[in-house]
Amino acid sequence: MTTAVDDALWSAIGDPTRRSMIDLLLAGGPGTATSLSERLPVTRQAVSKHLAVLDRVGLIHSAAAGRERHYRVDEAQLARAVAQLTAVGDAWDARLRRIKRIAETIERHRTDDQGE
Amino acid sequence: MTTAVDDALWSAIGDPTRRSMIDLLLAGGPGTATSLSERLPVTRQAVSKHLAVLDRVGLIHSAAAGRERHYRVDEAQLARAVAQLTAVGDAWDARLRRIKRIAETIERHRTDDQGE
DNA sequence: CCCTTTCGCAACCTTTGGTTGCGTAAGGCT
DNA sequence: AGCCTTACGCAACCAAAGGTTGCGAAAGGG
Repeated sequence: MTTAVDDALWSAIGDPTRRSMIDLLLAGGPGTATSLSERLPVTRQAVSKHLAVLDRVGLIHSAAAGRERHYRVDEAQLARAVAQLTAVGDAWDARLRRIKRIAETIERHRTDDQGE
Repeated sequence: MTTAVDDALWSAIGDPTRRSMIDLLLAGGPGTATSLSERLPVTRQAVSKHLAVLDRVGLIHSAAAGRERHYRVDEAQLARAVAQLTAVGDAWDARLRRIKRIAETIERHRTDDQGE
């Protein structure tokens, strides 16, 4: 019932800019802070801070390459994050279905009463 | 590919306290800021602010009842939010599977080369 | 060898999640 | 009726997070 998710992962992917960054890294392969910032509505420095956050929770890894620093998604960790998204979604979905079923039951009873 | 989700909904459910609040409202039915704060590690005022946020994006609705104010989840809107969670999860999942498949293909080729 | 590029660091601003404190309206109890 | 309690809303205040600008420094390319 209670989500019991890893809050660090959640808050990492909770930010819209960070989600976009993950999208970009997944679509275009490894990239740098500069290359990502060119496709995002924020500055390189902002992207750099987000990369640091994602790195801290293990969703991405970096490697120095000359004067550039390349970042790539950690697929296993992202898979864990996706699992948590799905878990919360499924939990709420189950609750919603239960509520809807109960509501329909009550409605049916009410209709029965009116019918008699 | 790009998630294109409603950012307002996402950031509303991105906060761990707000997710817990939704959990509590789903599990226990309508509640007040005070009743929720008793089961959360934050003060009533913090809960009240979160309720305002959730109300603004339409995830909950409130009704005055004497000196209390009752909040309940808007099921349709929560269903929309769940759909967006699922959409992002599915998109990333698809990407990850593609990456994994490509990696396996490369690995197979490399092994073939070594075998000859 | 110089010029460009890419980065990291620091200062600063604004928003957001959180707190405390206080005033007020609605209910319960003699 | 009158008091005490309870639930709430508003305001001030604080810390952390997302964002910006402005630097200095190191790696590459003419």
